[in-house]
Formats: sequence, C-alpha cells, structure tokens
Amino acid sequence: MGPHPAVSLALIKIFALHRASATVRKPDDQPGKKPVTDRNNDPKFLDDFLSYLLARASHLVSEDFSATLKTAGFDRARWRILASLSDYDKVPIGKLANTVLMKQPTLTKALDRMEEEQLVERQHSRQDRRSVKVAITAKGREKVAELLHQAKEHEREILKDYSAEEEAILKRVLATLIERL
Amino acid sequence: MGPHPAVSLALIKIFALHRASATVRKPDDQPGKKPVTDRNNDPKFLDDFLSYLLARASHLVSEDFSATLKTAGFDRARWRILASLSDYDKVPIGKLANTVLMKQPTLTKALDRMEEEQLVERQHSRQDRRSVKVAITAKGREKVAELLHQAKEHEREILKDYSAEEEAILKRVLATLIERL
DNA sequence: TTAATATATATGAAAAGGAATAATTTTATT
DNA sequence: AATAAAATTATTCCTTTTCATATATATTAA
Repeated sequence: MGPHPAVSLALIKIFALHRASATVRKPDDQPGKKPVTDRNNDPKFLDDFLSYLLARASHLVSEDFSATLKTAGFDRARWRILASLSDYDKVPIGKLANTVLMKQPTLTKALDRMEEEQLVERQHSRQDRRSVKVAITAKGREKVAELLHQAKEHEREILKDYSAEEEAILKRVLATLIERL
Repeated sequence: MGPHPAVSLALIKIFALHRASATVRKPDDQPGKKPVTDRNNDPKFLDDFLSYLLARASHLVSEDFSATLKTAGFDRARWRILASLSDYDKVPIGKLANTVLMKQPTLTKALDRMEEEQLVERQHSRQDRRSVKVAITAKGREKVAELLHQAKEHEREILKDYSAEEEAILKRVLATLIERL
C-alpha cells in the first residue's frame, strides 16, 4: 500500500494557500454547485464519473501529442515502450507489459516489430532462462531523445496556466490513486 | 474555452482547509521532495509525466471494473456506449464517437453489433439525411441499469478515503483539463 | 443552376489486439 | 528426488480497430 491519500491531499492545502491571491473567478461561478446538465436539466452520468474523466483527459492529452509522434514516425505503443525503456537498462517483458499498459502477447508482438527496426533488443537472462529482458538500442535511444524533450514541452504547454505547485498537486493525486489500485 | 484553471484550483483551498485536521502523515513523508528514482537514484521520466499518470490511472481504474463488466456480458466499448446513450435521447454517430473516445469507423461497427443485439437502434434524421442518430433501446436500458449503479459503487470504493470535497476537487481539475484540450 | 467543397456515415483490406493455451523453466511440496 | 504448482514468454485463432476511401447529402461559390 502507498501513502494514505490524505498525505497527498495535504499538499493541496499547502500549495493552494500560496496560490489563492492569484485566483481568477468568473462572474457566474458557483464552485461545486453546477453539475453538468442538458437542455432538460438532467444531471449527466459520465460528466461526474471519475473513470470517464480520467479516460477522457488521458485520451485528449495523448491525442494532442500524437501529431508530434507521427512526424517522428512513431505510434503510441512504440513511443510508450521506448520512453519506458529509456528509464531503465533491461526490463523483463512481463514487467514492461505492466508498465506500458499492454497485455503481454500484445507487447511480445510489438517487440517483434521493434526488434526488426532495431529500436530494441531482447536479451536472454542467464539467471532465469524463462525470462527475456528488453533493452533499448543506441538507435532507439537516438530516435526517442528528441521526443522526450518534445513530450515535456507538450506537457508544459498543457499545464502552462498551472503553477508548479498545482502541477505537483495534480500529479501527486494521480500517483496516489495509482498506488492504491 | 472553459473556466480558467485557477477557478477549479481555487476549490483546493476551500476544501483542503476543511480536511486539514484529518490529515495523516507518515514518519518519513517529505511532501513534494522525493521524486521517484531507481537504484542509481536517477529520476524517472514516466513517473513525472502527466500523460502517463493519466493513462495509468485511467487504465487501472477501468481494468478494476472490467471484471464486473464481464460478469454482465459487456466489454468496455459496449459499456461506454450504453452509459453515454443512457444520458441522452438520440445522438449523432459522429458526436457519439467523440464522446466514447472512438474513431468513427470503429463506432459504426460496434453499433452494427449492438444493433443486432438490440441494445441500440439507429434513427435516420429527417432534417439532415446524412445524419444517423443512435438511441438506446428499452432492452439496452434495462441491461445497463444495474451496471450504472455498480459503476458508482466502484467509484465510491476507489474514492472511499477521499472526502466529498476532495473528490470534487479531483473531478473538477480533470474536467478543467478536458475543457482546455 | 452547376460546380466545387464540406460534412456524415459506411465499407474493405490490412494491422493490431485479446483470450486461451502451449512450451519451457523455476519453485514448492511430499 | 519426483511430482506438482507457478512463472515467463511465445503462439494460435479469432475479434476488433485503423487507415484510406467510398457513398450520399448538404452547403457554398461561381
């Protein structure tokens, strides 16, 4: 188990106070009082459904970046795999599958393709001969280097109106949610 | 454009203060001071990458629910489509595709299958004869009703250690992010 | 009006994904 | 040690998704 969520949410207090004076409020803003409705004023399920909000935010953010990916000749799977591998030396396939949010057979096939493109290479472990570890190649590292910068830049663009503290809060809350699942 | 993010983050102040006294802190907690590292103490890219945090949180949350879906004989596409349609009378296919985060051809084919199962029905618009609107059927509504409750219950379970205010903050921040994309 | 352009959905071929399972190796039990 | 159980990756078969494009209708421009 990770830290109690209250721990991460404690950050909210600390940082929000710092931000309070810079807060902008629109005329008709009634915080927390206006659920999304249609013309019949029925409250909507999806708009208050955490799973959907996460899925939509995730989808929009990564879709927004995929034009950049396409320019670099990557799809999202390749990008996520290389970004992940660039963080580590060698990773067993099962662990990598979990990291990149893919089923193991899906990853195995993706790695087949990427191995042909010489972006990654499989290394058979000698301690455990079932295990196959994956590593990014020099070519892979080279091809992903620029994208890592562009990704960070894209993130800055998305978060440009958030303070560093607010950004930290958001990430911390997400990380806490993740730890608890 | 939606409200300025500061608007939603203003909530943080309001609600976090309310929560402050209930906050738990572990002995070695240094909030915001301990980036994720490996054995070499290198900071990791993915663990501080918003897009990945969103994708992972989304993935884990919906994976956690998919056992329930499976029991009810649904996959995620069907579930998301019916949950979305249960909020509205009739929705044009293009708009629905956007809502359920699918490409239009993917949705068209999913609807073909669901129409055969009599979960949804297509209705040709008379104002614009190109347009095809989709509606949930009585059978579809019946089949999804229980799931809507289970989904909310699952959400409560995930958020059980968060106060109502903290939940509102999190959702509000996500909604704001979405509006801005 | 006619032509050109834009919009909404459908289709077809190819690529990718997923469930189940095989094949191999390691770990646990008796 | 022998057997059973668990773990790791690959493969097979089938379904779904995607890309590009087709089809039909609507809108705009000439």
